[in-house]
Amino acid sequence: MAQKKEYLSKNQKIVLDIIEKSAQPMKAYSILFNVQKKGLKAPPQVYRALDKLVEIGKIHKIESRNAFIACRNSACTITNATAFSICESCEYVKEISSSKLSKYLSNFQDKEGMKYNKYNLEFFGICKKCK
Amino acid sequence: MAQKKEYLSKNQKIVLDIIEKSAQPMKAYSILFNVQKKGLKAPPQVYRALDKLVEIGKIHKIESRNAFIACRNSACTITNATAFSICESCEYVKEISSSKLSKYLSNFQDKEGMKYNKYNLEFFGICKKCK
DNA sequence: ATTACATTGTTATAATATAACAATAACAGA
DNA sequence: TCTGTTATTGTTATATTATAACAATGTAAT
Repeated sequence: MAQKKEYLSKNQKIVLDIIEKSAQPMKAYSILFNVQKKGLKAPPQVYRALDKLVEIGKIHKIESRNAFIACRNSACTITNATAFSICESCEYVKEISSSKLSKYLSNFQDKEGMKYNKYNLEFFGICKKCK
Repeated sequence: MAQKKEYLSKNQKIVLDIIEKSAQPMKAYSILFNVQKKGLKAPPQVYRALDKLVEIGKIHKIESRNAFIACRNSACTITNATAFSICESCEYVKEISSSKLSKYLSNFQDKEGMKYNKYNLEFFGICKKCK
């Protein structure tokens, strides 16, 4: 994980830093606001870094929320098989790392027998605290 | 399915019609363009209809694409447990209706034993035609 | 007819994301 | 070192997606 970071560019590091410091998903423009003191002034600078970080699996996009969260899954070599639980009340998001689940989904075949090694799964519910 | 439609409002019917006629997901502003001849001139009219149609399960949102597709799953009483396959080359989208998969996911428990009856799963790959 | 409520129409604007292009940095091979 | 190549950055403008706010209209039960 640490060694991967060596290869990041300046802007990518800045953006990753701010996301990793946040326990919860961050929106692109919130990230932008937070990194303006570091010299990243315009959306493309942030979006480029986000794109790259998603690509290499350092962060994930929560599609239903248009937000980005750091990958905490140390075993997350598979950057393209993601699962999250989202609380619909407090918006708390947690990455699910279940090898059983990922195996099941990676091996899933549709009716035509097609397999997919890439997927994104978002579970919704009410978390313990909100219950 | 047909009886549900009786309860739709005028705008909801118009929007649903155009989406059902499309084999593939439609973007909100493409829908807007298509329904302008029917009198729906402004985004809120379309988004309101979309919200309602998603809520009652007549359509689904493809989150990773910001697009909307008609539900073809006749057994789709569970409007909040959705799975799709998406071709990353031609963007062809297909709803997956596998009772095995939906059972598996509906019964899935995370580490804290929490269950989720609502989820959205998007599989990515290259479809047969594009291979 | 009156109340209550959902739906509609409308304007404006917020929030999310990308195109396009010039400038600079990083780096491998001659 | 030079030089061509590629990645990264900075910048402006704009495209795309979505909602706030409020007035007007329709609908249906009492």
